[in-house]
Amino acid sequence: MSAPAQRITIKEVAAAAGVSKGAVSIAFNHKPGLSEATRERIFTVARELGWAPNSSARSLSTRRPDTIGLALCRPARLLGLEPFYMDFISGIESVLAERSCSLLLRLVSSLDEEIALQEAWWRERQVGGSILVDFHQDDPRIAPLTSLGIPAVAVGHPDLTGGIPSIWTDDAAAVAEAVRYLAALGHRRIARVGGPAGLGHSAIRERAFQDTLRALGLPPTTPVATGFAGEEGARATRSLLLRPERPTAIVYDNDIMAVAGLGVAAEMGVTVPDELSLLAWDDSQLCRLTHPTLSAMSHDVHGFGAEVARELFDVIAGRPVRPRPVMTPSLTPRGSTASLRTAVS
Amino acid sequence: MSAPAQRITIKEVAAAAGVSKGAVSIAFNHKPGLSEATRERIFTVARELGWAPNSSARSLSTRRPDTIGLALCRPARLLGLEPFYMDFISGIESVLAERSCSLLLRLVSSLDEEIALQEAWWRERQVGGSILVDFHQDDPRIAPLTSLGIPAVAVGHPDLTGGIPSIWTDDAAAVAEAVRYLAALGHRRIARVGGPAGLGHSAIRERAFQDTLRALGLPPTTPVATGFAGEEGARATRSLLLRPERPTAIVYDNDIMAVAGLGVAAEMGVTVPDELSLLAWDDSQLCRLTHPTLSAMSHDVHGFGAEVARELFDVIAGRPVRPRPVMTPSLTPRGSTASLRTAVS
DNA sequence: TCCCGGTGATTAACCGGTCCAGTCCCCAGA
DNA sequence: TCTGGGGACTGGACCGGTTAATCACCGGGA
Repeated sequence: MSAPAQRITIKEVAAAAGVSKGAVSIAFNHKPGLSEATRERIFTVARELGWAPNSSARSLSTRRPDTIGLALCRPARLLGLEPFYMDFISGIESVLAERSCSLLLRLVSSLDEEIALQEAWWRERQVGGSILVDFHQDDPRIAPLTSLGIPAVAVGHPDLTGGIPSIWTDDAAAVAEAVRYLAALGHRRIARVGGPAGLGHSAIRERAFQDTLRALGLPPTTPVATGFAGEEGARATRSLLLRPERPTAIVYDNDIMAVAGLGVAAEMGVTVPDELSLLAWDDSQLCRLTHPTLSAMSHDVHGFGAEVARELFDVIAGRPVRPRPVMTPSLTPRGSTASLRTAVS
Repeated sequence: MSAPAQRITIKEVAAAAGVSKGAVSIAFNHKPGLSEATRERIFTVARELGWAPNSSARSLSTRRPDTIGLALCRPARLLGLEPFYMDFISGIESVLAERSCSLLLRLVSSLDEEIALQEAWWRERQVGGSILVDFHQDDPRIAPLTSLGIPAVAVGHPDLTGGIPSIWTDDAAAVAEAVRYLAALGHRRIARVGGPAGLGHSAIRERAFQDTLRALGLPPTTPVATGFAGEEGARATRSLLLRPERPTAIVYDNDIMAVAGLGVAAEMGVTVPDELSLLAWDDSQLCRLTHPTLSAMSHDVHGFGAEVARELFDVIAGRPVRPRPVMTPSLTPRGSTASLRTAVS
C-alpha cells in the first residue's frame, strides 16, 4: 500500500510548488503579480500532479458558472430529423470551447416545462445564461424569464422576443427572394408549406410570402401549416397537388418536409422539376442526396450558432448589445426547380 | 429604491423560517430529523423567496456533480443528419431529468480531443461520469480513461470496450436477420455499405454479414466502407451498381446512406424494389418519407439511451453492473424490399 | 540615511451549501 | 424525584477555490 491516494486540490499543488494557494490561483487565472519562474514552477507541478481547478469551487467563488443553457422544445424524433439543430449547436460550441465553457442541453416537451427549467437553472446558478429559440407570437417565456433577470439571447425577430437581446435571420427577405425566383422561372401558382402557425418565424415567412405574391401580381394561396414533421409535409403536399388549380411550385419551411414532398410527387406521378418545382429551407446535406437534388434556401447555421453564443457572452458580461440580423439565407438552385415546361391551367 | 435585492441564500431562507441553515438543508434533501411543521414552513418560505440550492455549492460539498458528460466525435454536419443521436440523447435525458441531473454535451473532432476533454471534465469535477460512444477497435480512449478512474458506460460490444461497463445492441444477430430476409426474398447478390472500417460496430456487422452469406451459401461481396455521410453512401451505391455482377440487394449502415442510395438508383434508372432492394439501418422517420418507403432494421434508440443512463447511475453509485445487450434491432419491411422479379445474371 | 514605490508573494475572509457532533427538551420508567 | 433515551434542532468545521488586504523586500532619489 503506498500513499492513500489523497484527492489532490489546490493545496497539494501549492505545497508541492512551495507557494501558497493564492499563488496557484493567480497563475491559473493568468493574473499579474507572479514572477515568470514561479508561474512556470506551478504549472509544472500541477501537470505532474494532474491537477485542474475544481469547477464547482471555482464557480462558487466567482459566482458565475461557466455553463450556458439551451432547451429545445420539440419532440425528440423530430429534432433528430432537423439537421438544423446539431449544426446550430456545433456553432455555439465552437465559441464556448475557446472560452472553456460548456453547453447544458435539455429537450423539453412544452414551453411551460422550459420556463420551469430555465428558472431552476438560473435559481440554482447552474448556468450563466441561456439561449432561447423557437419564439412564438406572444411567447409565454418572455415575461417570466425577463423578470427573473436571467441573461439570455433570443433567436428570433425582435418583434417576437419582447426586448430580450435577439439575433435573427431576415426570413422575410429570404422568402421574397424565393418567391421572386420561382416567379422568374414562370411559375404563377406558388404554394407554401409552413411550420406551426403559432411559431413566430412561420408567421413572418407566411406574411412575407403573401406580400410578395401580391407585389408580383400572383394569386394568393391558402396557407398550409404543419408541425415541421415529414409526414405532415407529405400530407400537405398531397392535398396541394389534389387541388383543382394545383400549384406548380412549392416552398417548404425546412428540408425534411421538402424531401417528403419529393416522395409524394413521385408517388403521384408528378415529375419534378418538369411539372412541379420544390424549394427547401435550411439547406443541409440531405438536399443533395435525393433525386432530383433539392434546391434550397441555405444559410450558415454553424456561423449563426457561433454568433448567438458570442452575443450571449456579451450579455453576460454586461456589454451593450443591439438586436441584429445575421446573413440572410440565399438561394442555392439544384435539380428540383426549373422553369415551367408543361403549361398547367 | 426598495431593498438592496440581496442575493438570497440558504441563510436568508433559514432566517426567514426561523431555523438554522442545517435545518433547511435537511428539509431540502428530504432527510429525517425534522418535524412535519418545520419542514412545511421551510418549503413555504423558500418558495416565497424563490430560493433553490446553489448547485455549485452543493456539489462542492457533496463532491459529486449532478452532471454527466457526452462527447460526440463526428463532423457536426454529419451528426445533424443522423437522427440516431438526438433520439439517443433524449432517451438519456428522460432518465437524467427524473434525478434532476443534466447532460453536458460536446462535439469533438477527434478521439484525442475527446480524451483531453474527458480528462478535463473529470479532473475539474464537472461531471460525475461519462457516456462513451462509437468505439473503435483498440480504441485509444480505453487506457487513459480507465486509468483516470472516471465512471463511464460504454456503448459498444464488450470486445471493443476493454472492460468499461458496456451496453450494446446485438448487431451481429440483426445483420444475420437482415441477410436471411433478403435471401428469403430470393436475392443472391447482396451487398453492404458499411460505416468507417475502424469503427467497431462496422467491423462486427461486416463480419456477421460475410458469415451469414457464407452460411447461406451465397457469394461473398467485397466490402464497401464509408464515413456514414450521405454522399459517400451515394458514391458507394453508384460503384456497386456499376459492377459487372451488380447486387440485387444492398444493406446500409444507417438510414441517411440508404436515402442516398435510393437517389442513386433513381438517377441510374434502376427500379426499387423491382430490380434492387434497399435496407436501411437505425430506422427513423426519414425512412417513411421517401418513395418508395425504406425498409429498415429498427430499434428503440430512445429506450437504448435511457438504459445507458440508468447503467451510468449504477456505475457512479458503485453498484455492480454486468455488460448486457439491449433489444436486438428488428426488421421493419416497407416499400424498398421485394422479392426479385427481374432475373439479373 | 531615510523614505518611497513597485514587485512578488502571503494571509485570511469569503462563496453557499453539507454534515456531524452536540445541545435541549420532553416523556417514560424506576 | 431522578435517570435515560430519543426526537428536534443548532453550531460550526469543511468542501476547494478566489480575492482584497497586507507584507517583505529591493533599488533609487532626496
